[in-house]
Amino acid sequence: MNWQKQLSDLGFRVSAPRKRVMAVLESAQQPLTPLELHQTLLRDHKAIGLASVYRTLGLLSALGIVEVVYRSKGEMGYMAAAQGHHHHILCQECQRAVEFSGLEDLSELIDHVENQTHYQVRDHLLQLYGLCPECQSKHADEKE
Amino acid sequence: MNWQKQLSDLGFRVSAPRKRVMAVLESAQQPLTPLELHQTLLRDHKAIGLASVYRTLGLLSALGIVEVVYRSKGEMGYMAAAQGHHHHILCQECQRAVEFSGLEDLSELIDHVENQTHYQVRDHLLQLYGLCPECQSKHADEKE
DNA sequence: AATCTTATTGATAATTAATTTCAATAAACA
DNA sequence: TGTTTATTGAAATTAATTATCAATAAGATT
Ligand SMILES: [Mn+2]
Ligand SMILES: [Mn+2]
Ligand SMILES: [Zn+2]
Ligand SMILES: [Zn+2]
Repeated sequence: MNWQKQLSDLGFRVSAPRKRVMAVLESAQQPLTPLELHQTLLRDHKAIGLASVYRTLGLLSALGIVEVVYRSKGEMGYMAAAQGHHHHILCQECQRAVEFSGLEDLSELIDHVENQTHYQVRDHLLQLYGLCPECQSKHADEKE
Repeated sequence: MNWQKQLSDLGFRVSAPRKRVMAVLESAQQPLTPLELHQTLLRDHKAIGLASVYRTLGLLSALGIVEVVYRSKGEMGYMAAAQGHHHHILCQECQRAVEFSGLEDLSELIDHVENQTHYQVRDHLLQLYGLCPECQSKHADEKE
């Protein structure tokens, strides 16, 4: 189900500002902060009110249509949410982020931690950081 | 090596405000925001300037003496850093957090993701969320 | 297609969080 | 005990987020 149908089925309107926010997120290669998203729309002559950027991100992330990704120094960025259980890996050099799938990913670890701590695990936050293929090449070049 | 020696070896001073910040973090059961930490010091008649709270957390986290933990709704809290490679599990009810050790924790997953995405993994962020033993009991009580 | 209803928007104000500035203070050391 | 200077506290500044409210437009109803 696409996000527009999802919105309207829940009684929310598919407004022009919401379309613009989703258009940016769907073509972005990296998580964007609300301010960056707003700047992008300005630059593309698709400006909307800054308050609407915050409102839209708030609504769409509450519905799971967009999701929060923590960037290297702790800033929260937003990305269009991919399908199914997944996590993100971010490039520390160019900030480009891609998803990787993860269903059975942590089950052993979780069992171990539940026994060790006696906490009951209900959710998790997992992100990987490193270098994307392109930035690996650049690093190799510099060392020649 | 304790944090005071670590600081002075690097030429930083072991000041009263820094001692107060560490005293709070070392006795806290949960990650605290800068504002919460400042409030705590106020309540205990150990007040220091708010700017000093920010400055101290900035310095000590840059040195690895304190560390950032993401709380449930995305706020960043600070905790005294434990020794060695570890992660945290947080209670979604009472916010209490404990460490669990993790050295070999993600090696398989990381191999898999490196092959799948061609990213080179250099770091990771992992936190678990759930219910601490005490809050599990309370939940069980309510359902009787 | 015109009209109605009301969710949503944009502009601005208000709030909250974080950083900067700088004279006064107090750690560390001789 | 005196000297040096990193650090502090208070206030000002900047940045980020939220609230307010009249104007607008999305979607439903004729
Ligand atoms: Mn997972
Ligand atoms: Mn680990
Ligand atoms: Zn890259
Ligand atoms: Zn608990």
